[in-house]
Amino acid sequence: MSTATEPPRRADAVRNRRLALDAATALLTEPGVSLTVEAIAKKAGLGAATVVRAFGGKDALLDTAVSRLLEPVVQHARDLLAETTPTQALRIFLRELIAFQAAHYAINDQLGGLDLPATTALRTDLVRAVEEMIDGARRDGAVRTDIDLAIITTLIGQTALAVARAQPPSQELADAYLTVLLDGLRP
Amino acid sequence: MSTATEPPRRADAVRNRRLALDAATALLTEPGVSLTVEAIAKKAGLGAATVVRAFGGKDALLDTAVSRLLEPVVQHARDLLAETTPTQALRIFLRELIAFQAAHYAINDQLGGLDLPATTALRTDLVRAVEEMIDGARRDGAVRTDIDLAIITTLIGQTALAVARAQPPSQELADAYLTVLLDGLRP
DNA sequence: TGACAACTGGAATGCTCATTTCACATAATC
DNA sequence: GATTATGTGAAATGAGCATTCCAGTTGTCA
Repeated sequence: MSTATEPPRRADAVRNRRLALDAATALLTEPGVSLTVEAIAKKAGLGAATVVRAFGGKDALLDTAVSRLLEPVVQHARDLLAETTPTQALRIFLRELIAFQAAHYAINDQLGGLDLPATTALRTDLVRAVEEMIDGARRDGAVRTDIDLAIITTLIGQTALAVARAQPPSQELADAYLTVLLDGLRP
Repeated sequence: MSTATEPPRRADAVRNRRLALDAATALLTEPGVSLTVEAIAKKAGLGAATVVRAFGGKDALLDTAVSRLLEPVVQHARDLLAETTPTQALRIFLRELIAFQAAHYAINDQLGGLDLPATTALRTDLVRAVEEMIDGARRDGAVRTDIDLAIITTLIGQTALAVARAQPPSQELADAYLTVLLDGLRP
């Protein structure tokens, strides 16, 4: 095994790690922020060096923060698939996905050039779940079959992203997107 | 009048101005470039200082470059409104808009924090033209009336942008977007 | 309580950029 | 062809940023 005997961490290091993560998460939901290490450090009440060290770099910190936010969303997608019909799951989940993106649009706005492996993996899981929903909804005759599956998931993902990009992201806009998208996806 | 008697420009300055503009325009259509002054200068075969001076700053240069690209698109929207029915104009123009965004997606990817007044003005003109199309298409019974006009234009704009953001922007994806969007917009 | 390894944060470093400077080059005008 | 205002670009400047250094602080454990 490669489980290195990790040296025990000091209590303040553990606490600061949590403070840094909380601050980064909070900033992800705030529009118009710069999402710099300095800003995260100030929000957390720490020095910039401490924030960087806590996770081994800015990328790793944000990867963790975004993953924490994304994980329950992915889990809910899986739960919906188990609990209800694919068509119903698709409808419910799309609404949730759009709301999520609208609430955390800094996720898409500020994370351009960063390397976020955990987040990428979760996104893949999410796409897979949505594909399953669409596949089932097609069998139920609720979604058109003349457009490639991968194209539809891209379309859904980009649409949710598009809502988040609008200034400001409004509920009315989100509802309109959802309506047009779902109507447009019918056979 | 405030037409200051502008001093005549030297021939090489005029030529370099054009070279800088051409280089910037060319880079706007290339995916994955950094769109730095250095990159534009290299493409133009000029020094960075010359590129900056030619338009009084990077922002002004890119504003001019993007405007040049956008202007015929806006003009075509107006022409379509004059030449054909709003419904037909909407269908034709949406296709063109999506193609344009797909071909020049650096426009949306790299111009985040810049101040581009001329481009913004053209975008407003474009939105106005699309609003007119939708308004007419509604009267023809071709577009649903249960969603606010401004919401629909935002939706269209963001959709075109969404296609451009896909990697890589494909014709298949563009067609799918157009199909779903138009079907979803029907009454 | 003392000793020491772990941790902290202000300052220094090292990048990427746009922009400015200035010694040199060159169009324009005679 | 000589003069001169205008233009050029390599190098300097400065701003914003993540990351690292290190002298000083603080948990931890005996």
